[in-house]
Amino acid sequence: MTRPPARPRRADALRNYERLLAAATDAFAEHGPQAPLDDIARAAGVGNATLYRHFPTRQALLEAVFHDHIQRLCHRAEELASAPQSAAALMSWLKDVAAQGSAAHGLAASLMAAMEGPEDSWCRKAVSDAAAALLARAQEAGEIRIDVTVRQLLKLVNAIALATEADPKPEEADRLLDILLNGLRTPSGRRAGA
Amino acid sequence: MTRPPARPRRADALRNYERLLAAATDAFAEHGPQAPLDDIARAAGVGNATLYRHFPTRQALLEAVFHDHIQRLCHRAEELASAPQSAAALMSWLKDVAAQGSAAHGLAASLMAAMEGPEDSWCRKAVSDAAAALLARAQEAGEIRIDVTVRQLLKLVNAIALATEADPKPEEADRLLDILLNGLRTPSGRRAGA
DNA sequence: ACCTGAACACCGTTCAAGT
DNA sequence: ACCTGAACACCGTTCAAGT
Repeated sequence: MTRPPARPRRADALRNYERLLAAATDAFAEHGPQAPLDDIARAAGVGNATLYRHFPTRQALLEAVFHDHIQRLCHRAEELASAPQSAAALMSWLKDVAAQGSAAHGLAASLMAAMEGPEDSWCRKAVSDAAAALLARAQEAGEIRIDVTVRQLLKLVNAIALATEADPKPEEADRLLDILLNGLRTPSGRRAGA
Repeated sequence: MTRPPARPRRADALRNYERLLAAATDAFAEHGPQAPLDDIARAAGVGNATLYRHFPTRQALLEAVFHDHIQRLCHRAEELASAPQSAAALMSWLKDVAAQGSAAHGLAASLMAAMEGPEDSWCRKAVSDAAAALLARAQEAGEIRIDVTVRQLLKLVNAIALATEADPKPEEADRLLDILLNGLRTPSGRRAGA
């Protein structure tokens, strides 16, 4: 499995790594996921080739920047896995994903890319597994349509996050997500809380 | 209102314009909406600056290439405006949009960009108006949730088209769209055909 | 091992010169 | 008016030289 980026052991390399990550975090937050890599290297006070050494692709840098973010989402999914109402738990988690996705510039694009990319990406696997557990439970309880796959679900949520990323109103994303969630329910399970 | 690109009157200019359009159509179909503009100019047997003269931005070129496509969708909306079942008519049209969007590489991205862009873009106005008529009728009939806006609707459809553009299976897009459409219905209108 | 600046390649945009 | 190739700017990627 494609592992998350290994942190260097040598002191100076580790220092550069951390600086790059901090600079990239700022750059992505301010200029979106397509911020120039050269600018990030310069802001970190590091040669541009050093950036490329640590993070071979832009996607690798994005995943590193959002690593904690993604871990938090996965952790949240584990908590919700034992929540009493399975459908409500899934909905709640999806709202989290969408909210984070449209708040943190680049996260949604990053997740979408991971979902399209190689199946052995740690990022894709982590998020897929987290979502799969919640989805399966809600489907077994008969509350969510059985004909929905994890892949489709995550694609839809990320698509919404992407579509509303630029939007000034956060409630807009909520509205779109509500429509999606409403569509996911089985007719009989429709009355349960959102 | 931002007009669709005016065709040149002079013979040689018109010839170049047509060649560029044909080359761009091919290039977008083969390499997606980000095909290099230089390649398009070269394939058209024209200087790169000539391309830029006729189409100041990539978006302008994309909208020109998809002009007929978009017109056809709008025309289809007009036909459906008098169909007996208002909700079914809307659904049918949305399926058209999604199908075209995921089939013609760049259309979905183009429409999404238009939806984010200036309100006076002819492309945005044409598609918005077409969708608005169908949506309003279905909402007045009480079949579609009243709290959905044209903008949201088109964003969602385009988001789905974008999310499934790379996908080899067209039925995947249909499934996602079904979920969306299901979510759009009012509870009482749910039993009407898809 | 790791770092660096410079070189290279690519592509979009602009411009001076031509018809 | 319109066209053209070349120049320019930008950015990602690679490399030869340094520690």
